[in-house]
Amino acid sequence: MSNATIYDVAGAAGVSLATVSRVLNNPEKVKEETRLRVLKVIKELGYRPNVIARGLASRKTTTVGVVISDITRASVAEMLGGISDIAQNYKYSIKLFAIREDMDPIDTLYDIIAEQVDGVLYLNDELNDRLVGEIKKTFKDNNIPFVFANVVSNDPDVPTVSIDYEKAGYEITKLLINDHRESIYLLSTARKYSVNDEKEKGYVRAMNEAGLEPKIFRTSGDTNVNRHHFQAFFSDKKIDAAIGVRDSIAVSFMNIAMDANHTVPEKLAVAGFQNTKYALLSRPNLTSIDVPVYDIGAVAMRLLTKLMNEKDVDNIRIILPHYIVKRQSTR
Amino acid sequence: MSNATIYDVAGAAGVSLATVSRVLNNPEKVKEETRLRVLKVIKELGYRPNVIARGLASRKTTTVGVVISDITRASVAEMLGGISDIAQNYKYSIKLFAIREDMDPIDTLYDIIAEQVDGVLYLNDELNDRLVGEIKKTFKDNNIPFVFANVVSNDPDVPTVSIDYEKAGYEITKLLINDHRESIYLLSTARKYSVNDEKEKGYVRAMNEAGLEPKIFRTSGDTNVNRHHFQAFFSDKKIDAAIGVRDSIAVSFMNIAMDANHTVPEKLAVAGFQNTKYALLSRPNLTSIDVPVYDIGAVAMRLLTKLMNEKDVDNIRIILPHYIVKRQSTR
DNA sequence: CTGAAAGCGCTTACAG
DNA sequence: CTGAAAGCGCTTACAG
Repeated sequence: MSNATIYDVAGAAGVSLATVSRVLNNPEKVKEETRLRVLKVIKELGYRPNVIARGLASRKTTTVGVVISDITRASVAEMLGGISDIAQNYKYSIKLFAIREDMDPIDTLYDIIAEQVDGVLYLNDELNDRLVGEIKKTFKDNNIPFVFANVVSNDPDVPTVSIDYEKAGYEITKLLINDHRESIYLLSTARKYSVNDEKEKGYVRAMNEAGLEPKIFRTSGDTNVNRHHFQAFFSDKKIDAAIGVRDSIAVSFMNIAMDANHTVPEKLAVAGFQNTKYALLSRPNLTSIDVPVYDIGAVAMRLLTKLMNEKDVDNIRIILPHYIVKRQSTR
Repeated sequence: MSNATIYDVAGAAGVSLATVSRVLNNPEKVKEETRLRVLKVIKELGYRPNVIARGLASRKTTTVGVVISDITRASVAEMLGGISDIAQNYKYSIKLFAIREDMDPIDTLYDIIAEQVDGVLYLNDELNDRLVGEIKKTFKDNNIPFVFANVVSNDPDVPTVSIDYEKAGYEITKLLINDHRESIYLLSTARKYSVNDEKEKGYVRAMNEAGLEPKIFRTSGDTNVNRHHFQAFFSDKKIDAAIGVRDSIAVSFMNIAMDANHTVPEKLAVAGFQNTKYALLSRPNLTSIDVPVYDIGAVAMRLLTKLMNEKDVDNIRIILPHYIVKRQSTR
């Protein structure tokens, strides 16, 4: 029942295999009577076309490659949820390619291309302009449609789906400034990449506008390492507000601050980015920028299907709306 | 450069395509001189075999299907990390199949089989015995190797990688009993499935042993719904300890308890399962059962590669060790 | 050690 | 509307 081939169906239905193929792919070209007969046999035999053979013959695999770095991050997983839901709607399968730090990102691309995917979704938000450029070139050279999800790029030729991180950084900083905070730190990552660069730009713009001195503190994404950094931090500085470029950074900072007897939000206001469950479960709840990660994934996948089907797409650079979720960690 | 085929390589190297194929798949059968020449051409042309064509000809796709339900759950994502790392070591690709509530799980299996994967990793831990049985039958009928990850089954014929959840449930309950807690609730899920059944069994065993009355409270996995349930809960009951079958349940319970002026751990001890970041970031930190999810994924993938290569596997039911991480939410 | 040929299970012009 | 045939890019017995 599972290993029925198109020949078996053709034989049982008394037609040629070409007709069976048409019933599946171009049903309007087959007389209804024939079509129904074939369909009946397909059902009886439990026939499902071998997608590998189909892929070879049609040069379309209805598979998209999804490139991720750290799947462990909640935002990545949720984006995958959006991608997966839309992919299912459009009958695409998903092949997952996890890129590790020790791998050459361009070399990996060639492996993905060898897998004959119809398109690629690139999720790594820790990219800089140079890498985005190289990746774009590789895809273009190989004529593979691609979309970057949650990546910021200035290249008008690169399909991206994202939010306006600069604006988000500006707004969250502004919220704290309006609450008369003056020594506002931005807790960013040690490693530099476009998305965080944008947040930083927005932060700096708001601070400058208010005549305040921007202070960016770079730390690791690792919760344990953070603890160490932040403790040193408190012995040094005056501070009445902090913005973490990720919720997890903000929450671990907030926890350590409270251990050091800073009251939140009275003496110290804290805010984060992404509005993950961390923000909801922390005490006090964390004010955060809601990034619609599920939607970014879903919209990116939808954009990719358009590009794969060569519909002319009017806008390949989509900015989704974000908003601030105000909670107890700020006033 | 990307669209070089095996014919191009054969032509440029002055050999037949069979030889090129051998260089790639059975290099020991090719004279060194020839092999080096072919390898050089492959490199020059940037040739990468079309995996689809290879899959059709060899009837091996070196792809495994990974079936998941809710990828959003941290444990699922981390398991995928382990799977992905090992898959890369063994040169397997991963196709992701997300099963939604509204889909027939068995019907989906046929779709996966049509994708010609060499094996399947089944991650949904919310399975009961009946479903596990049906899934097993379908795979066996179609001669597809499979492994269940983080699933509990009594069937000695079903390859599983998991921890001993019954024992874990017993141990965490025992920890609270030894702290002289008497009214210990287990906060479980409304929906019943094997993994949580095991936790419940262990909990009940420990309670009975101590002559205490087991009290199981069933709630939704949804954080918002939980709040509502738990609040009603407090107006009703006396309680001095609670165990959440997931950290997220335990943490949201703990937060709501503290809002209702229960002091943790003095008046109320709380513990969870999975030892996720929730446990680390909550205030107070949550005592939890550490489930080695990354390892479960990695070991499951390794077991699957053995089954796919038909090595005789001595043990297809692997139990990984777990341990209790004691933190501030208990004494 | 190497090549010619068949075949994997489909799709898709091309005829009719 | 339907069928015969070529072809997708490989692998793998089979000869030699």
